[in-house]
Amino acid sequence: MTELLKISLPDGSVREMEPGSTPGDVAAAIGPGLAKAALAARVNGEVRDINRPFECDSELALITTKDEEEALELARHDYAHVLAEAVQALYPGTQITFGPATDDGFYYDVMAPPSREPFGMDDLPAIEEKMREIIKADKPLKREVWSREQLIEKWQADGETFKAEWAKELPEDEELTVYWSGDDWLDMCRGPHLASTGKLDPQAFKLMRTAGAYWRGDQKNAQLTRIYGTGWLNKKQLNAHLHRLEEAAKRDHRKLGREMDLFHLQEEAHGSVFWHPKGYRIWRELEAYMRRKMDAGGYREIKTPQLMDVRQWEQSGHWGKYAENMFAVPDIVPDVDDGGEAEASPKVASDADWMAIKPMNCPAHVLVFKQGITSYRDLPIRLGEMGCCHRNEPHGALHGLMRVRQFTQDDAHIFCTENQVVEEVRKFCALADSVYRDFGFTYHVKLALRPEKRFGSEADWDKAEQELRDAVEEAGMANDEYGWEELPGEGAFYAPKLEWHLTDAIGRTWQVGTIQGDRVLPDRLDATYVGEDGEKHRPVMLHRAIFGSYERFIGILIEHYAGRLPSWLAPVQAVVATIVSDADEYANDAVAKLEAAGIRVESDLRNEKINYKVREHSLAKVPHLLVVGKREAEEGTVAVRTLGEKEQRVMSLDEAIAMLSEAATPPDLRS
RNA sequence: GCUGCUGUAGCUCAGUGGUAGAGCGCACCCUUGGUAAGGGUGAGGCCGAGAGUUCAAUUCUCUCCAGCAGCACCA
Repeated sequence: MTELLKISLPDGSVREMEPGSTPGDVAAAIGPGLAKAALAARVNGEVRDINRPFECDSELALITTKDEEEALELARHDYAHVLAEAVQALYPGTQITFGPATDDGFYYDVMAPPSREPFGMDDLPAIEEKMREIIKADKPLKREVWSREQLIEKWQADGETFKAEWAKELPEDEELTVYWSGDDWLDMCRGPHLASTGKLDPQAFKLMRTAGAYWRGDQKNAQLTRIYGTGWLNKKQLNAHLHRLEEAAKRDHRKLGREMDLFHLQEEAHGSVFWHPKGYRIWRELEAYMRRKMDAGGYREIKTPQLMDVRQWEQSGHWGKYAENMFAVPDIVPDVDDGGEAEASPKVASDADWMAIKPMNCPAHVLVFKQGITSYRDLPIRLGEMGCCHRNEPHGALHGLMRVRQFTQDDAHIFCTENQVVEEVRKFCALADSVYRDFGFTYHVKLALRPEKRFGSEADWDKAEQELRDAVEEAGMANDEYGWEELPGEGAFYAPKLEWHLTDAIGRTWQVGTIQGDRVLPDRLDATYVGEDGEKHRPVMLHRAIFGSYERFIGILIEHYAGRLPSWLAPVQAVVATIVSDADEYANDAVAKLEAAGIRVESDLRNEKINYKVREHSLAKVPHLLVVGKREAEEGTVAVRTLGEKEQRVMSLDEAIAMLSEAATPPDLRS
C-alpha cells in the first residue's frame, strides 16, 4: 500500500489523504459547507485548482469568496475564458489570443474572422448572453498537461495562427497546460481556474467596450479587437463598481473645467490650453505656493529661452532621440512680396538655421550653470524655472489637461558634487512630502531602474541607482507604508528616477513628482566646476519636479476635490448674495470689506430668488455663500453657508471676514 | 500614430435626401421672494472642413480635421 499524503492546514492540524486526492477532497472531508464554498486552493503558497491532485505532502489553505482578492482574480480569469469561448461559439473562425484579469475585470484580445468586421459595441449584448449560457451550463474546467508539439499542432489545425506562434516560443522545459471547458472547448493557460463555469455569477459581469490592441503590444503587429469586461463575485459588487465609475465620470476635469469656466480647448490649438480667469487664478495660487516652497528650499528661479538652435539639441542628445516630437521653426525673415504683404507660407531658404521650441528645460539650465567659473564652494546650485515646454505628442495621446502639447513644469536642476547627491535627494523627498500633504494626497515612492537603451557607463548607473536608494532609505520611505518598489527597465535613457505616485480621493493613482540623478547631460554639455584640488570636475545634475506640470496637476486637483477646491485655491472664495434689493447697499459694503481683507469675493444682487442663488453658487462650488437680507443689513451680520454643509451660521461681518481669511490662507502660511 | 466611435445653438442632446428642434443658459419684462430651479416674451445655427453622387446633401459616399474609448508612446 502506498503511503498517505500529509496535508497540513492553516489551523495546524494535519490530515492524511490518499495519493491522488485533491484540495477539493480535503474540503469535502472537513464538511459539505466548505466543499461548496471552496473555489481554489493555496498549496505550498501557490494558488491552484481545487481539483488538481496533490503531488506530495503539502501545506493547504482553501480559498473561498471570503478571500476576496484571490477569488476575484480567479473569477476574472475565468470570465475571460468564458468570453473567448462565447465569441468563438457565436462567430466560428474568430481567432483568440490572450485574455488576462485586470484591476476591475478582464479582457480578451480576439481577431474577428475575415468574413465579418471587427467586433464593436453592438456585438456585446449577444456575447454577454452567450457567456451567461456557458456559465449556466456549469461546464467543468479541467486541467491537462500537454506537450509543446501537441499545442502547436492543435492551434495550427484550428487556424489559430496567433496561438500557434505563441506556442512555438514557449519554453521546452516548462510544464505546459491547457484548460478544458466541458469537453468541447479549450484554451492554453497556466491557470489556475475555478472548478467549473457555474462558480461564476452570471449577473456579476458586464462587457464594457471594445478597443484596438496590438498583438503582443507592438505597433508593428496586427491589430486585434480587445473586448473589455468588468467582473465581480456578485451582483452587488458589480453595481457598486458601476456606481464608482459614474462618480469618476462626474469628477472628470474636462466636464468640471467647462462647468466651472476654468479653461477650454479648441481645434485651432489642440493640445494647448486656453486658461480662463477662474482657471488661471488656481494656477497663480499654485505658482505662488510653489515659489514660496522653492525659495525656502534654497532654489533660485531663472527664465530661459523658448527657442534654441537645433544644434544645441543635437549636442544634448534630444534631437537624435526625440526630433519627431519636437517643434522646429526656420530662423528666417519671411519673404515679402511687392504689395508688402507677407506671403502665406514663407519660403525656407535651404541654408536657413533651424530653431527648436524647447521640449524641456535641462540643456538651458546647464548653459546657465556653465556661465562663469563655478567653485565646489558654490555647490549645490539649485536652479528652478516655471518652464513652458512644447512636445508634439502623438495625437491619440492628448487628453484634457492630463496630456497636452504645451505645458509648464515646476522644474529645477540641482548641480552638486558626487557626495552631495544623497543629501540633496533626501531633502527633495522631504520637500515633496510637505507639498503632497498640503493637498491631502498620500503617495507611493518607486525607483525606475536603467532601461535597455541608455547612455552612460554601467558603473555610473550602479552608483546613480544606489544613491537614490540610499536617499529614500535615509528619508525613511523605503518601506511598505510608502509603497516602496523598484521598477526594472523603467528609467530614463540618461538616469534612473524616483517617482512619486499620488493616490487621490477615490483611490486612483497619478505619477507626478520625480527626481533623477544624471551624469550624462553634464558630460555631453561639458559642465564643470573647480574642485578643492584646483582641477575641473563634473557635477552631478539632479532633474526634479513636484507638480510635474501645472496643467496636469490642476487636472488632478479638480478630480481629486471633485471641483470643490479648498478655499485657498478656489477662484471665487465667497459670494455675497442678497435676498431683497433693499440689502444691495449693505452687500456692496460687505464685498468692499472682504476684498480689503484679501478675499476673492463677488456680489450677486440679481433679481432672483434666494433659492435660485443658493443653488447656482452651490453648483459653481463656491466655498462660502454669504446671504444678506433686511435683517442682516440692519444688524450688521451675514448668514454664512459653507459648501457641503446644510446649516447656515449667522455671524457679524467681522467674524465672517476672520473666518474666511483663515480658510483662505494657503497651507504653508498657516501658523 | 493605430483601431473603433462621434462631430447639429454657449452647454447637454433630438431630428430629417427638400437648408432645423428641445431643455438649460443668455437678453428683456413681471415678480422683492429667507437657503438647491417663480412666471412670461425673445434672440441665437455655413448641421466640423473639402470633394463626390443627386434636380436637391446637415442627412448618402470619400478625404481631411478635431474630439471620445482603448492601444502604442510619454525626455
